Amino acid sequence: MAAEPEEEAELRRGPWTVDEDLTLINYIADHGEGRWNALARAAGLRRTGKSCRLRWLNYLRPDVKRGNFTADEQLLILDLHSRWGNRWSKIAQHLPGRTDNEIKNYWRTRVQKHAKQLNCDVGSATFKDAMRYLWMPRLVERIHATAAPTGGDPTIGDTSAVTTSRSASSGSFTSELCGEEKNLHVHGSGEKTTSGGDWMQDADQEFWAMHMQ
DNA sequence: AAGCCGCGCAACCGCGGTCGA
DNA sequence: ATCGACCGCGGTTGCGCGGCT
Repeated sequence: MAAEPEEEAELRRGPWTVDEDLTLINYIADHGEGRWNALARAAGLRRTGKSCRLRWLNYLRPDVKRGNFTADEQLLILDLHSRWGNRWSKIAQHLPGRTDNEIKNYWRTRVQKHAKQLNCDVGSATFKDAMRYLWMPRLVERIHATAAPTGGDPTIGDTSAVTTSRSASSGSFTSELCGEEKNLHVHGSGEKTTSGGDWMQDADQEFWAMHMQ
């Protein structure tokens, strides 16, 4: 095989540098996004268009929301995934500021982990039923408890402040749970910090495990 | 204190769809 | 109608970090 084209050989891969980030941000600020291959060349980035698009959408975009998922976001993910499966981009459209990649990672790391702990597959009917009839109602309870004025513990689990910055996009959203429509009104704003066991506390794991037997 | 291990996140890869020449 | 380039999506991988032994 002859030597590959010089341009191909010079394409960078791996983690983005601060300079590259700035270059991409500035270029998009001036020219807008889209036409990623042309954009990469015009901006002087030695990256593929794909890489630029991914970096922008998942990390650099100003409206990207960072941090752990709130209770209502978790509930929405569970709900939407039960309807659409691994249609991450479609699910992400309903979570403002969240990217498909982030949701996908969340699902793979948190949800699948817990499924594994319960010795069942996330695709199994058992897991789906348990999620729909046991876990999701519990999440709703928590959200309501959190929303209550004197609602006591404003956290999901012992480590997470259940808040949301859902803001104008939707003060509430509808979720089909257990065959009936429920409107979830979630208040709050600001930071939330969940660490690891956010979507299922130890107590819940016991609760669930009992029902799974 | 050091090494190991698991987790979470960022990025890459492959594939299918779309659109324009 | 066909072909190639590009785009977007879903799956997978690699690496850094923090916790545990």
